[in-house]
Amino acid sequence: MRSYGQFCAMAKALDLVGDRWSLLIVRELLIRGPLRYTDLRQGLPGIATNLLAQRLEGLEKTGILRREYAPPPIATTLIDLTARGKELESVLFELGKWGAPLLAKPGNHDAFCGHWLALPAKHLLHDQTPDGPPVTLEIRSGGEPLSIEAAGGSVHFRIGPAKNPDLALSGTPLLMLGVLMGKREFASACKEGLKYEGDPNILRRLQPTA
Amino acid sequence: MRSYGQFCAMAKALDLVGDRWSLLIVRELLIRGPLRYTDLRQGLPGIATNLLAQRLEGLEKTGILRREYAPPPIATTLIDLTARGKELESVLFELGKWGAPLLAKPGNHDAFCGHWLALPAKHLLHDQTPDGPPVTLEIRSGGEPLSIEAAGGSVHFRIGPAKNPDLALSGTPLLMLGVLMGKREFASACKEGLKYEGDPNILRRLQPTA
DNA sequence: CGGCATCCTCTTTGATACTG
DNA sequence: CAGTATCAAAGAGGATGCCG
Repeated sequence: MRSYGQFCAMAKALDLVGDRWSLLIVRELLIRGPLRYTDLRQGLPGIATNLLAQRLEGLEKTGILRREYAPPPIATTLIDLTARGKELESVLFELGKWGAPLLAKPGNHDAFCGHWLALPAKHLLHDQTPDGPPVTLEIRSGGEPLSIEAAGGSVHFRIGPAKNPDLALSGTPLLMLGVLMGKREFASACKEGLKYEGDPNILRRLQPTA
Repeated sequence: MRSYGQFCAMAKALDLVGDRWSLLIVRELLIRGPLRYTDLRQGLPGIATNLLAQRLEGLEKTGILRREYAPPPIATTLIDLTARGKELESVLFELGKWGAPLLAKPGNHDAFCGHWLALPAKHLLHDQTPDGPPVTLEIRSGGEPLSIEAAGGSVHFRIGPAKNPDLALSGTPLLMLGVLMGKREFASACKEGLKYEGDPNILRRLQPTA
């Protein structure tokens, strides 16, 4: 991208991460940590492979990410954010907060990956019952499932299935999101197609109070 | 801009404000309130007029800004953010915080407008002596001067010259920014070309404590 | 297979000129 | 003042090819 040529912090930031796909690449790396090229690509449905390569080159040059060869059994290069790149998390979080209302509509033909829920969940879910026994929640909605664990007052995430989840949810992204964030009644979500196994009450332990 | 087609709040946000110039247009409107087309353009050095017109159309359609005819003596249409558009302030602020280190270098051929300091100043400056008498600071560095007033514990801004500023600063954007934010010694800034009239001590009343 | 590079088409941008 | 019109250059998207 061409520089804006303005002595302004926001313009300078956009010089580095303002072009198409750049911030979504950062999103993927924030959520899923070090990734192989091909795995990164799967979290960015719609990107052209040449464009991804081009962006990675740019983001590496500006110190936002780094590529490093990982020895066997990985035996390939992994892409990861630098410390500076990770500082973009608050930008992405604010952007997501602002964009959240736009998810109110079904968005039927949109691509979806379960792990995209991790970033909002990380900021918005809290363990409301710190003294209770640990509970595990599994979200199945698209691509890899997402495991969420609440224990001792904090919440943790992992991409992949949980061992013995206390509750497993599956359904459309829209339903899942509404139920997780407490914006939609569990019962009404079930009527609209949400499926679950386990104890729905553990949702209340995680949902934001507001 | 083409939609990313992803069911993700960040991607949806970027669908609306992710294309070139959009966030800088929002920056201008946040800082300078309702503006005429031509005045808006002056705060966006480098934008092509057809592109500005195109962006305004898009941002109006998505409910981020609004155009309204103002009766004489203005007798033209004014462009302003909607409430939804104003909510982008936190996004821009985080972006600016992230981008701030990029202003450490002179950036010699960059364009600059004094009012661009208003947004960081609004968030970072505080009145450290709420009980003191009101003081006024005038910043002259490019385009219109910026007036900053500290009184009764809060800080206010206005584009344009101050009546009787207790301190007026002029110099390069880099020096100005460093001195304002307390990252550069006043004396050393003066050696590098910062000019002032009035009482430099009032700076300490505003500078961030960190 | 993983990690790109090439080629081609289509869209977006940038620069400038012009108009009601 | 507030744009539209025009046109060249850059960038994005899609398919495919190449090489360890």
